[in-house]
Amino acid sequence: MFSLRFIQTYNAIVVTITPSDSALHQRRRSLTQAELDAIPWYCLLAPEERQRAAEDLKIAEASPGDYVCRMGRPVTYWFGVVDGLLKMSSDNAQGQTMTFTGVPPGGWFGEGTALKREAYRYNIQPLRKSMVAGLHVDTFHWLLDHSIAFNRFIMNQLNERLGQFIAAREIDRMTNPDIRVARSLASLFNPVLYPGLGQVLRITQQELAYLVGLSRQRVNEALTLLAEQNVIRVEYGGLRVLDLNALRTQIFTKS
DNA sequence: GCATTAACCACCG
DNA sequence: CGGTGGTTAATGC
Repeated sequence: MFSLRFIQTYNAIVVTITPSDSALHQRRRSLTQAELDAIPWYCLLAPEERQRAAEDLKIAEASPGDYVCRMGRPVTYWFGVVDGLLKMSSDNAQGQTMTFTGVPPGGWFGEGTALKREAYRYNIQPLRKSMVAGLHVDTFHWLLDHSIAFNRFIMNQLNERLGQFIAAREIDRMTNPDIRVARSLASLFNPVLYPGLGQVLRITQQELAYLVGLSRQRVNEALTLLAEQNVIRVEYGGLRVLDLNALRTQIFTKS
């Protein structure tokens, strides 16, 4: 388990290994230059800040069933998705899981928790095998103290996410599944939160169903409708957005 | 009526 | 071969 590994290394806390931990043999490692260059905030930093960030940044593979971070655990890292797809969710007292949003490649999250140095308030789990980068919370704060550009990035990110969550509330109050799928897709293609994603997103219809909270069959029906309207194109193992604005605003009706 | 689950099969990589 | 997509039938609210 990704988060446990980090805790073990940095705080020397002995953690009992649960069965799912053994499935994750991959070592965390430093990032390649190409991976560093793909990080949206990295290129904003001054040379000495870059160096410090690069020295601290680590990357590891996470699989479905693993927890990248877990509700209630103390914050250790600020996380970013290098490849794959994660979901943000929480569990209520009845044990039901509620999924809030997906995090596609290029997305960084947990800054709110990192800022306050408190416990994670959500679970983050991969929907498929994913590569997740982590910046230690101390380095995160060091960057906040030294780089105006980094502060601006974080501010921008928080602001954008606020808009995203308000949109998510709207989505939840929509009863129409076609619009729910459209709006959820639009938020995954947010160019501020997930830059460099392009027009294609690798996501299976099953994964999308988990995120939206519908059955795969109903998601498939909605995607077919959206494709008929030339708003998206359905591709094998993913989809391409043709008209992001329509996804965000349009009302779709069956013909 | 509408969405969900279960099941089936063709196709892709 | 396993995973994914498109479809249908039965079931439930």
